[in-house]
Amino acid sequence: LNKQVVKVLLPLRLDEPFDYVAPEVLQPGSVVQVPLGNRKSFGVVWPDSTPCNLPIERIKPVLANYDCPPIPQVSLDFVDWASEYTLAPKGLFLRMMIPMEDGLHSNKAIPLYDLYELKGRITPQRQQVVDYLTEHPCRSVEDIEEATSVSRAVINGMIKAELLTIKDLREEVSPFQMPDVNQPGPTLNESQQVAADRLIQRAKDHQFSATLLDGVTGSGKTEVYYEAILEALKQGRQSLVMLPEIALSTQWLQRFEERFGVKPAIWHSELTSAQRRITWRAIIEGKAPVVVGARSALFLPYPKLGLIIVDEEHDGSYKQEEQVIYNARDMAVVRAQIGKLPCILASATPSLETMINVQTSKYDILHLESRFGGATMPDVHVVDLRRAKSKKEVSSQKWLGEDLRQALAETVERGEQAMLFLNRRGYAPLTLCSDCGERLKCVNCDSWLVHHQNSTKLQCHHCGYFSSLPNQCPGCEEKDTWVACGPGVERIAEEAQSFLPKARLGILTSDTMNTPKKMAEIIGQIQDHQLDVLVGTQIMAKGYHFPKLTFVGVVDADISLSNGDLRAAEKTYQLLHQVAGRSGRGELPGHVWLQTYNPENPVMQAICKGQRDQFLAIESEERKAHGFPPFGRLISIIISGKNRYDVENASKALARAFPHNDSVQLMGPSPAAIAFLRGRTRWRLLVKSSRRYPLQKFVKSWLSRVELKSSLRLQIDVDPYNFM
DNA sequence: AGCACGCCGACT
DNA sequence: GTCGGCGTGCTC
Repeated sequence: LNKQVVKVLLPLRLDEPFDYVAPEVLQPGSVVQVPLGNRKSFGVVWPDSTPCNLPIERIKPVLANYDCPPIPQVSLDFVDWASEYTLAPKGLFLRMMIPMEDGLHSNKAIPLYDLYELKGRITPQRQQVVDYLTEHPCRSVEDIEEATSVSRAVINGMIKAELLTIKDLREEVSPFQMPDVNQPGPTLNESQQVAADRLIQRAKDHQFSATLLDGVTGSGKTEVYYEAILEALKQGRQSLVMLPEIALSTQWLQRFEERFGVKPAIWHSELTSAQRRITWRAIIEGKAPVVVGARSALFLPYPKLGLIIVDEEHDGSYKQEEQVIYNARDMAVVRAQIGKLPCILASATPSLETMINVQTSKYDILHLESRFGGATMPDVHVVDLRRAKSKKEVSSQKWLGEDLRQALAETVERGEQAMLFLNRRGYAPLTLCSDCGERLKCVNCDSWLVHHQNSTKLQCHHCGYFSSLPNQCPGCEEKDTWVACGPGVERIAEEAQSFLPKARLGILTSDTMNTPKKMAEIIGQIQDHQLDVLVGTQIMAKGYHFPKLTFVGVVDADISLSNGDLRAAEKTYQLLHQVAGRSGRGELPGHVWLQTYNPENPVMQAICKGQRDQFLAIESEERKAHGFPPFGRLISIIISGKNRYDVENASKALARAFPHNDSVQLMGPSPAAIAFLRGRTRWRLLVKSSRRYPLQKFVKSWLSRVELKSSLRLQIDVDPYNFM
């Protein structure tokens, strides 16, 4: 009877751990292998005292204990907290903490090869390997690959042909080295030094704190938080730097390496399984001193985390919208609270949430005043498209007004680089039949198909659907009647090329930069000045530094203002500020041209006068008046299914079951903003309460009272950010 | 997540 | 007749 029933949380859509029997007492956090159906899974021994009410014969045994340090208690607490807050199952958070299919077993032994027999044809490549191994016996494939100019295929071929043989095995060692903490950094200016000193103190404290590091692009935020990282390292603790996915660029990493002399551990969704295994292992063993990652890096099991930095904290990509819906920026603050450590939020355009937390003294604030290295902020010119002159210019299939065109041409002539920004992929947002007005719609979604690659392909921007443009209109059966309406980046590039025939143009969107390789290639081209004019979307707005880029033209500054989102103004401000910040980052002054039909809108005013705080104050009053976040709380519930009647009925049934409560307001049900997506009908209910009300608890108990058809899916989004 | 089970259409 | 598509439910 020395057998023990333990609770094991599995990386599945499950909120409760399963029961298993173990031959001995297992510490909470132990990573174990357990049987699951007819296969095996890993799981984590969970601290849970609920008695086991399963018949004993159904309880299976724990199979093995992985050779891996236990998941730290703070991480277990973090999963529990995150699951309760987001109403997503604990098991899914566990999967983010241990995101591996296999590779949990102890470190892989790396085979070391040596010459075995010289036979067959010794090609020049093979000779290189032979020469290398004669000089340096007993090397890994990776070593050989690095030291010779020979590819992996040659080495593998030699192993297969038994020219090489395994001589020995080497333990895999953590590739992440400790930086030299005494390496002197750049000289900081006064406001940077003040901020750095404060952050260093925070890193010494071993207590929770949240600090907003507020400074414009180029004010040296990175250099300042590097100082805090160094202090955490001196304390023997790990640092986590979170960046928006897109900002995890070679540029950022180069800068890090220049300052610290070593590479940080990197975590993002596109790591290979081997990179993932090595990095994960280094992290849980405390051998990765600095981890730089996208939002998913937050849930990794850091045993001695001492600092979290959320760079570009306002960035929308911190909000994960799939499977588990959470905001990594908010969760980072909670992780810091649970782990009793400082969290630094950095931004030039802080979110309203963060600013309100500063105003109510929940967060500390540090300002970085002047621009680093002497570069000045760009001038902003607002082009009023309502003015008769401009209006005429931008009508009839042209979107670049005279002022903007002229300034653009002058920039290119001076040998500087320019960027045209338009947040619309493709050639034209709308394509219709000039005879009958027919538009082409996606078969899976409630959205129009967008023309791509200069009129040869139609693409749905919500699902992956694409087709070619039929030469006959399916409505009136006329031929060659399609007309493109409005501009996309491809069309703007066409227009720019028409009056700048010699300029070298590049289109920079997620279509043309869809792999890290292509991305690096294009970034390189810009840096080497092989491109004069960049026409791009959002993807170009972030994180890059191009010294010769002095001109930014915003083709349509109004796009995101009008999409009915409660954060439309805030997001527009942040986006425009960021785009504007791409210009004039080197020695040369920058110029920004904003084309708008709303020049008097607070967003445009704030951008051109640099009045961020005034804008936030107006925005804050607006939200407060409506009880919207951050002054109230929202939870969005989306019901989706293939049968539209089932979806509609279920939404109404949920609304009928809504418990009357003075503190909570129900909005909806109504068809969601995208009422049909990937073949599923979608309805939405929105629940609103005051800031302090425990809304998750309320929603949980409400939903538990309604039996839903299992073919329907329920998506609960706590603190929704997008309203699609 | 996987995997089994079960229900429908279309094929040797 | 069965092969196999996917939608649904279960895993201690």
